This record gives sequence, C-alpha cells and structure tokens, in this order.
Amino acid sequence: MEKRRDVFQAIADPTRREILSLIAKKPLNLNSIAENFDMSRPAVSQHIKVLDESGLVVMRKKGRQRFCYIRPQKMKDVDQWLQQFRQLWEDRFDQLDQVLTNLKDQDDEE
Amino acid sequence: MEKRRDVFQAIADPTRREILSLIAKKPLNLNSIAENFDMSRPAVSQHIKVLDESGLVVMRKKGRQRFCYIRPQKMKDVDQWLQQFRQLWEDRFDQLDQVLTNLKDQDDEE
DNA sequence: TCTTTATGTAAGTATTTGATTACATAAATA
DNA sequence: TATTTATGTAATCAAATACTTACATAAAGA
Repeated sequence: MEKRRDVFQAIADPTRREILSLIAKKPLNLNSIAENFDMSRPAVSQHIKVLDESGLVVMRKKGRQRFCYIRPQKMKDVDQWLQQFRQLWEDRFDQLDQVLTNLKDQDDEE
Repeated sequence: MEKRRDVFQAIADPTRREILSLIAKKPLNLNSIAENFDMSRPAVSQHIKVLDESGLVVMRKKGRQRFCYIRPQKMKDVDQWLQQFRQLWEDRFDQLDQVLTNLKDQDDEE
C-alpha cells in the first residue's frame, strides 16, 4: 500500500519543483532527471518518490527504465486551493492594500 | 534584518494554510487566530512568524494587539509558478492522459 | 553467460521543523 | 499604581527532512 503525501508538502522543496518543471516539458526516466541536479542519484530518487506518493507524478516502467510523468489533475489541486485568495489579488483597491500603503511609513522592508 | 522565507515552504504546513484561509476572510490579531487551533499560542505564533517572513502576511500593531493581514500579491507568486502547468491540465487529450489511461490496467490506486 | 545500465534499498547523519513549558515585557484598565 | 491582557522569547525535544555511501537487483546487449 502506498503512503499518501500532501501535495503542498511535495512542492515545498525547490528540487522537487524543478523536477516538475523538467518533466512538464518532456517525460524523463530517473537517471535523466538526476543528471540535471548536483546531488546523488538516490537523493533525486527520493524526491521523485515523494512526488509519486503525492500523486503529482506517475511512474511507468519501460524496459529497465522508469519514466516519470506529470499528473496535471493533481497540480490543479493547488490551483483550486488558491481560488479562495484569487479575489483578493484581483481587487486592487481593497482595504488590505490601504493597510499596506499605510504600513510603508512604519515598516521599511521590500 | 528579517529572514527571507520560501513561499512554498510557508504554505506546506496545513496549520499555516488554515491561518491564511482565516485571515483571508477577516484580519485577526494573534490571540484570535490561536483560538482556532488546538495547540499552544507560541506554536501558532511561530507559524505566523513563518508566514510573515515569507511575505504572505503582514503584521500591524494596534495598541497592544498585532493584527495579521494577508498579502495577496505574494499569494499570486504561487499562482504564477502554476502557470507553466496550466496548459497541461487544460489540454484534455494530451499524451499524458493516454498514458494514465493505459496505466489503469497495471496500477490500481485511486 | 558476462557485463553494463537503470534502478532499488538500507544505514547513517546533520539539520530543520513543529511543538512544548516557563518566563519576560508592554499596553490598557481598574 | 496594580492588574490584566496581548504578545515576545528562550530552552528543550521528538520527529521529519534531505542528504550521503555502499550494496543489491533486474533488464538489455556483447
């Protein structure tokens, strides 16, 4: 039985996000993915395992290779979570922006 | 100087995502946020600190209270990262879906 | 069959995370 | 001024994370 993983936890790691970007362009086998990173193959393999367990990718055996495919449907889950905030950033003149404008006087970052 | 945090790492934790959902509806002070969770106030405070450092929220002092506001612009960063995958889930009949359909025979999950 | 290639897996480890409790401080109120 | 309220901070700790190296296995090709 496969362990279930949280999608948000899966995309938290920058290496895993890079892997997703890579295979979004073209499905790749494990070694080809590992070549793109400055870390050991087992390390990359573990990242892919996390992605697999989260449902963000699926693996498919092809001879002695295992190819990694992105699962767009699961990526959509993240998009749907964002839905609740979308209105906020589309409303340019909401209260929060005013608050942030006022804050510029007492806060100097960014 | 404030430590910079990764937005994706910030939303990785379910408690922090809940906090964001809460204050998206209405800005709240720290204690009011903590009331919604079954954990100690300092624990919630640390979560909010992470959100603050990631830029997803801003704090504003009001008397002895500190209110927590969502920063929609930063939420948009996540949305923009998703952009690269959007085409994939909008194309219903791409190669990946065919692969997934074939996979149903050798894989029994979900 | 022997070798190479692609991958799996196990053991070990440093660091980070997510929580706790205890105590400190600063603003509002009696 | 004394107390309450809202919050900050420090010390501690267990568990999870993100790696490493070493070895095992399974499929393809010489």
